[in-house]
Amino acid sequence: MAIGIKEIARLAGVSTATVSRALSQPARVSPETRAQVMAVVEQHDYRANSFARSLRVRRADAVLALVPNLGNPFFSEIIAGIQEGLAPAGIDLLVTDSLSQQVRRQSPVGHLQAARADGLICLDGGLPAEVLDELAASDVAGRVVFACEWPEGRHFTTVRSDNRAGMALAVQHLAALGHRRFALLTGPAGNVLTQERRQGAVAALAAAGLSLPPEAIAGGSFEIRDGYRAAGALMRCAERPTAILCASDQLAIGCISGLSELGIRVPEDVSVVGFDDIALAAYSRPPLTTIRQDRRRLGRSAAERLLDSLAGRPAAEPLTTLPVEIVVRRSTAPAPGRG
Amino acid sequence: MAIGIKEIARLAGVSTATVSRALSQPARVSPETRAQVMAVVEQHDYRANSFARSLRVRRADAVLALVPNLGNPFFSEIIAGIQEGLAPAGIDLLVTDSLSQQVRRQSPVGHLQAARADGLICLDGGLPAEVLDELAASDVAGRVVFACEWPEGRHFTTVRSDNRAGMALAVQHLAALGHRRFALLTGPAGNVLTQERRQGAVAALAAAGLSLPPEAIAGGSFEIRDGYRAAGALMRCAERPTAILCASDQLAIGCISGLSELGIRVPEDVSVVGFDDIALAAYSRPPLTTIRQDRRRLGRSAAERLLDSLAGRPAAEPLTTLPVEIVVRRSTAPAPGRG
DNA sequence: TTGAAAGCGCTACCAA
DNA sequence: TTGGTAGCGCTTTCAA
Repeated sequence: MAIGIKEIARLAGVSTATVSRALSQPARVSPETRAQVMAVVEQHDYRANSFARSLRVRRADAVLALVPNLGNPFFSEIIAGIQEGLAPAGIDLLVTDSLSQQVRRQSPVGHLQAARADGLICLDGGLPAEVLDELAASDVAGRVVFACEWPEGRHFTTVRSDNRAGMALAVQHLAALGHRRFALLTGPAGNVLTQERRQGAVAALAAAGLSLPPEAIAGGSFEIRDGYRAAGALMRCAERPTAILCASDQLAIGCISGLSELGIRVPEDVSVVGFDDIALAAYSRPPLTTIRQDRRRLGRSAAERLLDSLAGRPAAEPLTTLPVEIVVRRSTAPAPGRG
Repeated sequence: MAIGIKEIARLAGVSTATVSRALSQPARVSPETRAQVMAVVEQHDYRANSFARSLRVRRADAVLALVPNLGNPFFSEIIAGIQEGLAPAGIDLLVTDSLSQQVRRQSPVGHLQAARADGLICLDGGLPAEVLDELAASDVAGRVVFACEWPEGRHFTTVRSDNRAGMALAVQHLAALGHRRFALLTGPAGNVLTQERRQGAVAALAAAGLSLPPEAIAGGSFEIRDGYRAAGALMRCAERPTAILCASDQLAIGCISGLSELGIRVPEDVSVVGFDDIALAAYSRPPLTTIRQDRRRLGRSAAERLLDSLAGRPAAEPLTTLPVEIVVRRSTAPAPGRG
């Protein structure tokens, strides 16, 4: 068992109160006593038991991140950002998977109720209504922020990328290259990002006097595999598209892979634009034109917002929208016949 | 503030001891009392304060995962596996970045000392010697397991993939295709995986009567970028290799990208084999032949080993080596001139 | 089967 | 500036 404060106090010849103060409010202890205490502390490598401390101060100094799927590499950069935002404040990061939580029928609110975490950063916009109701309860709502995704029709503090603007950027780039027949590879049905990005695409298309026929919409997840599968469906359209907007880089890479199996060249025959700018995007063949969203910053902002909120300084505006930019690489080219 | 055990006891008309028992040892409470207590518990959605509990039972019910770089998607699958191994036992997962830890000069042992975590799963084999010494201390060593990477010359419990066998598989596959001139793209200098995989390659090459000239070794990290850069260097070898073994899929994808810039075709001119089998490997152009290591299982095993060890049943053998397999896709082909 | 009460290790109040 | 001490919320012994 590790050494305790009583033993440190005994060895330093002071009271436990003084040891505690020497550690957390050094200014309130005379320099000599402090030195004396610190010597013993360092000698024994003493660290205050965090549970006793948390119990007393009623603070966990930990935050829980609820991730839809921990195994999905898309989230790793966001998690790194969260950690980056938390670390300076000395706050620990707990992570859990909303899939496994649901299997075990545990609410993430349990962690807050058990005082195990001070706050919650939720990367899953698709939580069941019961859970959202719990999260919206007055004593909890101030301790949760959504990042990346968010639940619709609710009013949680949220940090997100400008998904609509991103799609608009993609449409404008493609339209400028002379493309007129567009297709869209969407994410999972019901996902907010799917909706935002679709609406962004439709609006930007309309602004360019273009439209998106229903048969030119495919997808159904953000995964590579679905991009691969959808490629075939899209190419069977009566009016074959020359430009494909994808709701994720994974979809785009899968789609290009599928197109290539069909003997269709990117970007000569068809242009493809991704979304996210994952690390591999620059090195896929061809290097992917995509919409970059700063996932690390997304995580960092979410952490900072949560910390502010926990410290009693909630932001005036519950919604933070981070800018995105288009990164033009080589998966897009002038529309065929307009080279 | 959340409701406490005293209030529940009062409302249920029993003592706090009975509430506690009803919750954690239901068999030791009469059915009527239990029902009575549970009714109040559910009505108020009561959850025992985890700190008070941990303080009393001297157990955190949490484990810390120390990851070299949380933002690296390679680790996400391992983390998912850890979580998967921990969840059935109701153990929480804390994550931290060894980079940021080092910047802040905090030892991960601090979490154990502060009783904040019961154990540590370390994915970083390159920790500084001081930290390793701390981890090797008798009261700590039984609570740490290394996964994926491990520190050399130490005797920690470790779960890893069979890196040497993996490279041997790659060499055998390529040799069978008639390749005689090999190159190797290695990971970071000093990394165990770099060494194991290099040794595996050299040994398997030797067994086939082949060797690896020093100029045919390049790399220096597991990152895509370095694969891309190394492609040029490798192609400048006097004896240009026809087969490139890569220590990671990222290196392989970067390398193929670099080769393609140079007008070198994969697999017609050069065959490339990766290592890991990341999700994108199957969809890169060309689909990557690679060595699959089961990262999720790696994480799960590590979690299970740690849990066993914490429960006082340490495994007899400190080293667990998981099998790997080769996945042949289309980045490898018969050596040129042997079609 | 149940309750009273000690005490886990710490912080913060109050008094000296 | 320092020490004594109550008490954070829970579990667990001991006795009834």
